[in-house]
Amino acid sequence: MFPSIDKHETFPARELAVGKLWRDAEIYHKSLAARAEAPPFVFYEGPPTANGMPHPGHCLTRAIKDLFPRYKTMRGYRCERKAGWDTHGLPVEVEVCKELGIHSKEEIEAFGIEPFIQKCQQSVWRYMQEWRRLTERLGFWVDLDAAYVTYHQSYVESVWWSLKTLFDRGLLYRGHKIVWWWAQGGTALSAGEVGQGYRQVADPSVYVKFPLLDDDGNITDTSLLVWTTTPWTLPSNQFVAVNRYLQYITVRDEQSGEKLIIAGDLRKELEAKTKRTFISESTCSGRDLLERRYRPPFDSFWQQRTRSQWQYPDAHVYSQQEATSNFQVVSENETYEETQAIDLNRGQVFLDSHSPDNSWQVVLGDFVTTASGTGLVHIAPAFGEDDMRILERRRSLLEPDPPLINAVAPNGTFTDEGPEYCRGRWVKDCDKDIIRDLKQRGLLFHQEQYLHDYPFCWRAEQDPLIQYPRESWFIRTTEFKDQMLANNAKINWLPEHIRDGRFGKFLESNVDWALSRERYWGTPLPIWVCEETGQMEAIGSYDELIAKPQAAGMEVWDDAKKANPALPVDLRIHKPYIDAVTYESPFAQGARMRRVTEVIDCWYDSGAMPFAQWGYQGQERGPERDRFTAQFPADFISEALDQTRGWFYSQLAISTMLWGEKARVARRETRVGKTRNSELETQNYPHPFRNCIVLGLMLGEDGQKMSKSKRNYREPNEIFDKYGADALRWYLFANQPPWTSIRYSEEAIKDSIPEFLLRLWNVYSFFTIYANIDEFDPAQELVATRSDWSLKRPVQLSASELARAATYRPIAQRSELDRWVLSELNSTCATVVERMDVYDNFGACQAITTFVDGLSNWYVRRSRDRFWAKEKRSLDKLDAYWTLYECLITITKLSAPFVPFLAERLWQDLAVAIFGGRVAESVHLCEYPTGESAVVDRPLCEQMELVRLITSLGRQARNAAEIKVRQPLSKVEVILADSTHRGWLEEHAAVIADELNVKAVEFSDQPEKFVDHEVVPNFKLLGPKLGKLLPKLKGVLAKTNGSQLLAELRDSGQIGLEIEGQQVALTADEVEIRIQAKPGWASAHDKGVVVVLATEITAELLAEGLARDFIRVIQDERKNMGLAFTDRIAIGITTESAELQEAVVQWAEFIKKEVLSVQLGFEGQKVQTAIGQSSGPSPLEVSIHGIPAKLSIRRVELKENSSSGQSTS
RNA sequence: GGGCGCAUAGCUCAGUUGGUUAGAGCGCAGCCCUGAUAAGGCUGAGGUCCCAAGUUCGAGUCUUGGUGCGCCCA
Repeated sequence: MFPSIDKHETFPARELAVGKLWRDAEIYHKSLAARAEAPPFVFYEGPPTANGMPHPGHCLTRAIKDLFPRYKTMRGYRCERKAGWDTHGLPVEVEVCKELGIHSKEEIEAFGIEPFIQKCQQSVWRYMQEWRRLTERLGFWVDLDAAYVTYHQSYVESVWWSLKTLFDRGLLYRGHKIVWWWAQGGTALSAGEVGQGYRQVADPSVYVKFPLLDDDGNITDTSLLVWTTTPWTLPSNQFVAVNRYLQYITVRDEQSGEKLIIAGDLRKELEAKTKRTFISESTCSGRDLLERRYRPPFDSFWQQRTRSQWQYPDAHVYSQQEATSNFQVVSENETYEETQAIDLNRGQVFLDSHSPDNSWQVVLGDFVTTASGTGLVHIAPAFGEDDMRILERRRSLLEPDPPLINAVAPNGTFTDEGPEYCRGRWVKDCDKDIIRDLKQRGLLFHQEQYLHDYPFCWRAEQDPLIQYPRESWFIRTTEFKDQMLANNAKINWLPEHIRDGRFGKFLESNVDWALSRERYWGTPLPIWVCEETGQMEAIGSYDELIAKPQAAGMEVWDDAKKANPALPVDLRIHKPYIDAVTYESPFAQGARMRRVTEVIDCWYDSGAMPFAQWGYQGQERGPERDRFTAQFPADFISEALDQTRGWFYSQLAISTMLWGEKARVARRETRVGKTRNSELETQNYPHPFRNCIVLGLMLGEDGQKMSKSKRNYREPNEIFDKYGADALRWYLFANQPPWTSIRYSEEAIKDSIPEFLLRLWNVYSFFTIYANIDEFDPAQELVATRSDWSLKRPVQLSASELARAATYRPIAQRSELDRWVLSELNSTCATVVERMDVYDNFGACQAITTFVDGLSNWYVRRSRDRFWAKEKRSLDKLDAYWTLYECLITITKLSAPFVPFLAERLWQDLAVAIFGGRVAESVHLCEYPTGESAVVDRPLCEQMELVRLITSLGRQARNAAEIKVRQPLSKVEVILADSTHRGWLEEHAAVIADELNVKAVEFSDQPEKFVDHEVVPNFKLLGPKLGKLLPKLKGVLAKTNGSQLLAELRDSGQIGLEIEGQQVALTADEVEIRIQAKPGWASAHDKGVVVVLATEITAELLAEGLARDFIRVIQDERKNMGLAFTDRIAIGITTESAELQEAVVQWAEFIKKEVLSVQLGFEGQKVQTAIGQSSGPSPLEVSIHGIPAKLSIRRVELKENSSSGQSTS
């Protein structure tokens, strides 16, 4: 017996029980153990941070991350799922600061770095319980107990190893990063903080002349006209940028006669703005201006230009060949073009003593546009990211490096290198004086006000932020741009456009990775500096560090640990303990090596997880290496779109640098002087991940960003309690491709229950009810008939295993309905596998939904009377049971990765409950059904499709004619445009007749009576053949009598027409015959079918209709009375209508059979005496087909066989 | 300002390589069925496929431009 179903049990309650079963029986671990020898399917968990509450967006990522591993596991792969936690970084510090009520770094240091770090470490686990609960409740199978944690010593050391590797290859360097700087507070602000402080302000906008120099360094009569909104940056001017694609013109100002170079496109605008007239002198391209030298507007740096330390007699300039081999994109690249120009000018540049430092020249910048200004942009690398990037590029091309010109101190005031009247003053206050000065010296061409958004400090609203360079450590990722692009090109991105779109574009504009952070809670940058010489070493591990000569300072940790034994040992590799460790310098006698103070960007941590999760540190053998190589690269990862610049990038960048296909030695290697003969292996692209689903953003109920304060979403826990995890999962998987942004809607989640979960549950429920009544027990059928039925290995009830039961007949011998549903089942399996193999969960779900709909609304519906048949063990009935059982078992497995709880419950009830230990303990230990192509019968499916279409049209016609299905009719006429399936349909007319409640189905011999034929061209075939004649052909065909054309086609095999004087012959393939019902009939039509109802209702038909309505009324009442399906009743009826009386008498036996009535009494007004006590206090007043009647119904106890045999005679 | 994406029914969304009647679910209206049903089914109303131009015999689909929205970056 199958377990009976508790009607009041909810889906969430069932899920909780299933969750317990998984825990108790350790199913996840068993699913891995069962695949110990199987090929791996590698999954990487992108580590979330557990110091915030999980929200619905996390449900989506975690659901997708669960779906494919479950699927692949069932497909026979071993898919380990190691959890991970991202624990470092500013968000953690901010949380702790909130808790402490402090803000600034000064306050943190006053509080004490040591207790601060300890608080950070504790804060990391604040919401761990919530994360665990969500993960488990959602059914995300992941090994939380084996999670990697980014602050753990082994993880940090792994990161150190990779950084040391990069350092030794010369890929780590110190440089300047432009940050948004709060000068008054002396700290940099994060992007989020800056974003909060934008205000609209009016700033001066000035147009300044920069005189060009001739070859001898003398000022010429032509100036570059340069635009800026930050006059205070002019004293730090270093370059002027032009766009290489723009056209520039030299113009003469009619009034003053001075010559200016501006962008051609901006000439008119500038004339209007400055009310001047320009006379064109000549034009040139941006390229032609490249390397031209000019005199900057302020002198203090300019006067230093001949200082001896800035002269480099052995300067080396890269040749074109060298440059192109270093930068593989040969064409259309700024670097390439500048290299070329430098090369051409080589002699000139370096023989000219006036600009030995390579500043004050025209350079290229594609960010230069003609949207505003002059097309020539003032570049002060100290105060802009684009500007700094130009300096970096110049440095990569020229040796020695041009210095960074900066006349502003970190406190926001001018240094002594600023103009005299500015020294010591706040830069923004100097704008006016600078403008006045320029005007006096005749360099100011035009001045105006400019309204724009500018950021202010969110803590001190009066303080504008400035962009300012801070010393920072960089990874030379730009050296790997081509390799990263090549690696990226091989990744299977879903959606595809990420590869060349968002991610590809991001890679193409790659800049060196600013690695260091001047913060506290993070992986310490493992670089120790000689206090004497400034020379540096990278350290790969704690043991390596303390093994250094005369290493000291470890006692700081030891003391702390002694004082507080609860401190996790992982902290010893963090600030401040690690900073205390110093050792003897190998570079200078008696000097010490001390660690730099910075920690690193936590994105580097997460990007290192492919190896750091195993603590791999480049070992050539051993368990770490084995685990790493066995789980590299990942087959599958998935995160939301916001990770393109985050985890997706950090993983790809680190992996490419460490294991790129062509591990190119960095150009700067020799300069760093620390060449290491790298033995790193290279890996075929792509790595470290092959397939990546980029999820869309999840929005709240109102389509806006989810926000706690707006309360525009439900907490996941509420959803779980009300609808269940399966409902949420199905909603996420089945409603849209995962990369579209999803509106998280409670209603839509709720809807996934009736749409799929409940429909499947109802089919299951139907099956168990009748299987139990009929004592159909697949386990007994199998075991009883096959004594050799294997007990050695749990079986999975595949078709071939079921086939061993004596009563399981070969599919070919079963009814068409059975063959149809099994055909659909197997083709659905094939489709689902095909879709899932390309990571298309949406397509897979659609296929499953369609099948379950067909199973419920066609197979079960059409099969009901087979299950109600009197004979318990007739072949047909057993066929029906076996067929439905096989469908249920298969769909259970098929849906297991999607709705793991429901599937498990079905498996437990349909398989484990009756087979016990003979079957797999869990559905998730089963093989995934892939579909048996031999069972797929395409023609049969097409035919069934047509039957369903015809019945649908029949109902439509009934609806239009307002004749209920209950009322039998004499016949329908079916007219087919294409007679291919007619023969088959004639054989199966009974199904149609039954569905439509008609006595006969006829395939009309006189279609002309009911329909018009229309001949339409087959556009796909005729388009290429006829071209422009096609629309005319369409017109001609539409005007011609369809029946005639059809007759011609039938007789001669083709249709001959003349169009525009051309003879055209159309074959049967080249046209499509459509039919349309003629008006005046109760009919309905689709493209190729017309169904016509005979609407005449004879007395006989009417009587049957009355009887059927009578049955309906009684069935209603049975339900009202809460009777069991097998309960027998006695009925008494009172009516004055002779018509109804006659009908009931005539159809008495039929009625009794249909409603399981043992007695049907008729005694005028004295109903109750005829059948004894009635069900209700008084007879029921009813209306049967509009005729009033009174009814009494009473449940009858049967003496024997009361629980079986659901039919009476 | 730049990059990427999106725009189809009242709402949420599908829509294959371009093929001539653009679909589903929800909601609404009407009806049916009920011996699996927190049910299910049928039918209907509801569309300028954002706008414009182009390519083509043919465009929701391809191209270009525009508009609006979202995300990322500046």
